[in-house]
Amino acid sequence: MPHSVWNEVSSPTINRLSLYLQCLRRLQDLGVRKVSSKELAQRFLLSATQIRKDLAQFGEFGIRGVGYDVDLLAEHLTSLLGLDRRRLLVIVGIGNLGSALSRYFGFNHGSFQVVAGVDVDPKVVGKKIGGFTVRPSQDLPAVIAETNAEIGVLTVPPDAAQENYDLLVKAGIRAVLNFAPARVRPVKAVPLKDVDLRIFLEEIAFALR
Amino acid sequence: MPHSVWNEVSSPTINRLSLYLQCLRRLQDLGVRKVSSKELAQRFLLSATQIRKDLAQFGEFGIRGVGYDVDLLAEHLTSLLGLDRRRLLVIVGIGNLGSALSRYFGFNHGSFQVVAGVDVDPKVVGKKIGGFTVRPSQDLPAVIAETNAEIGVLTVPPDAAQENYDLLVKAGIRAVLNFAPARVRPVKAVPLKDVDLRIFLEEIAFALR
DNA sequence: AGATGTGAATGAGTTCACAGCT
DNA sequence: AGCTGTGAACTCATTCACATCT
Repeated sequence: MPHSVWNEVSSPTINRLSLYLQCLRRLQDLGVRKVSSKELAQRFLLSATQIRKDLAQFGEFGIRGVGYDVDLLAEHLTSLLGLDRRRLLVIVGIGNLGSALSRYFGFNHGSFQVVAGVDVDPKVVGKKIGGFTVRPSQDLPAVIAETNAEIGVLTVPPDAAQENYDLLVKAGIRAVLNFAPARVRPVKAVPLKDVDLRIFLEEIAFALR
Repeated sequence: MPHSVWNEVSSPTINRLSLYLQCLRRLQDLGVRKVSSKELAQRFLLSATQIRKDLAQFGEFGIRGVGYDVDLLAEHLTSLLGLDRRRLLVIVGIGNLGSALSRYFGFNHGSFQVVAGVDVDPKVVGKKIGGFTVRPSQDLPAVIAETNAEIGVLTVPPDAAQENYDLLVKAGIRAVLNFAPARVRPVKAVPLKDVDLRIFLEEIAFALR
């Protein structure tokens, strides 16, 4: 059987894999060593068939009649998601959100580490946040070159989003997570993921309407 | 023609409506008064047919042969999304993320306002953040009763998520936005939206794998 | 017996193509 | 002439049902 890892995997599927991994880690903490798709589903409000279908894209990780080995599956998912090696992040824009994310990220079982932050505001430059000192935006290329950061996190005002994405690309970043509430025109070689927090709030507001 | 507003609207559609509104506001700032679905799409990297399909669920807002009146459509979308009246928020858990969100939200053209925050940690209780003073978690029911907050924002550690959701429900909250990386079993009357920031990071990591 | 892995069926969401209005 | 609004076609995602393996 093929299971060619380049079937192109959809974004909802990847997100669910992350979720499964989260659940498995919870089970590990509880000392559970074996789990069936049904148990997983019931315990964490998931769909058993979907779990199996999602996993099936990448191989056969289970034992028929038994279920999955928790540790083994967690390990598989970790490597599958690319979480088995550390990713370094730069935060661009150290406002409220930027500084909060600097502290919040970096606790994902060691997969992510914020190694740098830049800002245009001279009042912010020089501030120490978590493990780094904020540097001026014009140093961005140097900062990326020095740290080998792979992922840029955009937490700048909307008008500055495109411009800073472009700067990140030019400086050799490999992927960007955009928290600015603005559409950014991406370059195909540098994946861009938009995360507009206001949109989540508005979805909730809609439900109350 | 029906256009019954209770066709049940999908989450991706609602999210796109938010996006359209964001784009229209940008056009308003630029003084643009008329726009076609094609122009909107090109300018903001959207799909023209999808814009029309999405809007069609709620009525006929455009003029054939001409396009849409920017102000009028923005107004329609605002009321459609329920952003024409102010929603009050309580933040549960004033850690890094909680305090950042307290400051970050509340700037959505005045639609949202954070009116309170609670935390279990006595070192945090009493701190002033933006427009409120942090109160102890046990006061949650009183806080909600006093402020009439409708939306609860969960920024507590994963183990505390379910428990705090339940407390919010019992205290009469109408909807919950959950930032804790944990699955919460929702009550059907109180909509729950999960926003796990780590999952976005992991999706990006996957792209680099 | 019991759970996985998977083709087939269903359902949701998007795009096409054009009729209908201004 | 040009753009909206929309049924029909299509693509993508989820669920069902069962053959397959331990």
